[in-house]
Amino acid sequence: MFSKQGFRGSTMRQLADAAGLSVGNLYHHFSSKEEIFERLLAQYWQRLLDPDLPINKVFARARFPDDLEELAAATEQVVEDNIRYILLIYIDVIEFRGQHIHDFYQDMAHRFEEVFRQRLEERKNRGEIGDVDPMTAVMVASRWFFYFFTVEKCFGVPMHLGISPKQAVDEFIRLIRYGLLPRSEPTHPDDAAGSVPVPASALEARQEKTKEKS
Amino acid sequence: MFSKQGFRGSTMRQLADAAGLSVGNLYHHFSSKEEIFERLLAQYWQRLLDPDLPINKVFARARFPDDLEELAAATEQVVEDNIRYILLIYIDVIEFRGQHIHDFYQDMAHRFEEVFRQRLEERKNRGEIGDVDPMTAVMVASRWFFYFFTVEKCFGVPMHLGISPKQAVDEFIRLIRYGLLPRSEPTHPDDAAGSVPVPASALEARQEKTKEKS
DNA sequence: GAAAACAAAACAACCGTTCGGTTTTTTCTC
DNA sequence: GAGAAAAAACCGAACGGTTGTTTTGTTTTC
Repeated sequence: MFSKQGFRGSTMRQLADAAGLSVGNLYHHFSSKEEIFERLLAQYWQRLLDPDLPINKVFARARFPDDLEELAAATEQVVEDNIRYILLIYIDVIEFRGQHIHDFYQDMAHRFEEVFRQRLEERKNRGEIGDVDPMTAVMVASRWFFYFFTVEKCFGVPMHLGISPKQAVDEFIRLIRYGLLPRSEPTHPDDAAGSVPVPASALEARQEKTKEKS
Repeated sequence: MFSKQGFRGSTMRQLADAAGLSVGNLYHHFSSKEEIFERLLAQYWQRLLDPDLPINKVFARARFPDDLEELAAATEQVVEDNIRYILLIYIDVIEFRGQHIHDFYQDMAHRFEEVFRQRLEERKNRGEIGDVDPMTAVMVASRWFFYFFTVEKCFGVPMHLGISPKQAVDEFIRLIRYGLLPRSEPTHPDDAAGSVPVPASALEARQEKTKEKS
């Protein structure tokens, strides 16, 4: 109810009705309306920290960036399964000035450190990673997946980049793996297009879509 | 007031007081509370579409991905200058199910198409861009900058990636330009670190920070 | 002198919370 | 294991205050 009407937009009477309780009884279980909200946020936290959650298994394996596809899929599922909880975050930002979520964001960077720092430094030293900071990369990628699916599924704006989620995710993964700049020397201008294992399929698909519209 | 208390959390009496008007007069100028909200969103739209806005000049030049630093700086300024307007977006998501922002998100992809498609295709054909779709890349980069600064400045969670905004932006730019995977063949493990023009400065800075804490 | 701008009171509905009381469940005693 | 006592669960009315909006009227502007 909060996720659909906001905190102040939801009334104790509505909450009581939806729960099949009386208002008086609701106050027997919760000391105030705000406590209900806080308990819901706490529930969400607990869900996110569950070690059995697929996304946490992906993190625990720390195979980044090899398992970016798995990370994307696991993130999509987390967002899908927690649409209403995720919206509480934005309620907190708006109606409580983000006071409830502040700690979580602070913790996030630390937890990424613990899980990924050592492993990624090893890979970097082994020359398996280029001239970028892999710690930033893993946070950027994780957060991007999360935000992308949040806009798609929670904000009610599917296809907000103009392409399918699968296409967007695939292109994003390719982007952060290989980068925008060409890997081979920019040689003969005509040669570049067909010389790569994966041609610009996304580009072509987009062209067709544009043509249909015009 | 909406951006700090939400829509339903702000009352017509508060709005009237803040505006130095009476409630009756406020209803003379606006037919309802929701119309005030809609007008504010419309104001924000208009601001964003102003051709003189630095970010729109960056877009108009369409130099992506050469001008990523300018894009980041211009985006930071847009967010900084529109903190309260941006929060209205999230109010719309929560309290109006995103009905007011839906159209804008739809338009966004189209506008990117118009500005960037031709130019980026040319560059791609000239071999100046690698095996990724530059159209997706420009949208990913733009949206990432915007979201990053929104969390930093609007959600009240500065340094939410554990590093300074400048560091985060620089690393992100390097990431999408060069990609995570090494550009030269993964040769002698010890050789890789020092063989590049820009050493892993961000990585080292982060290490120091971690040491301080422990 | 008409139109726009403004103000204050009034309206009906609703808000979060409390209170007095009843019903159900649990716990303890024998 | 029956029965009393304590605890927890539950209900609906009531309280004081606030809500968005309307009404009625006055003042200012053109």
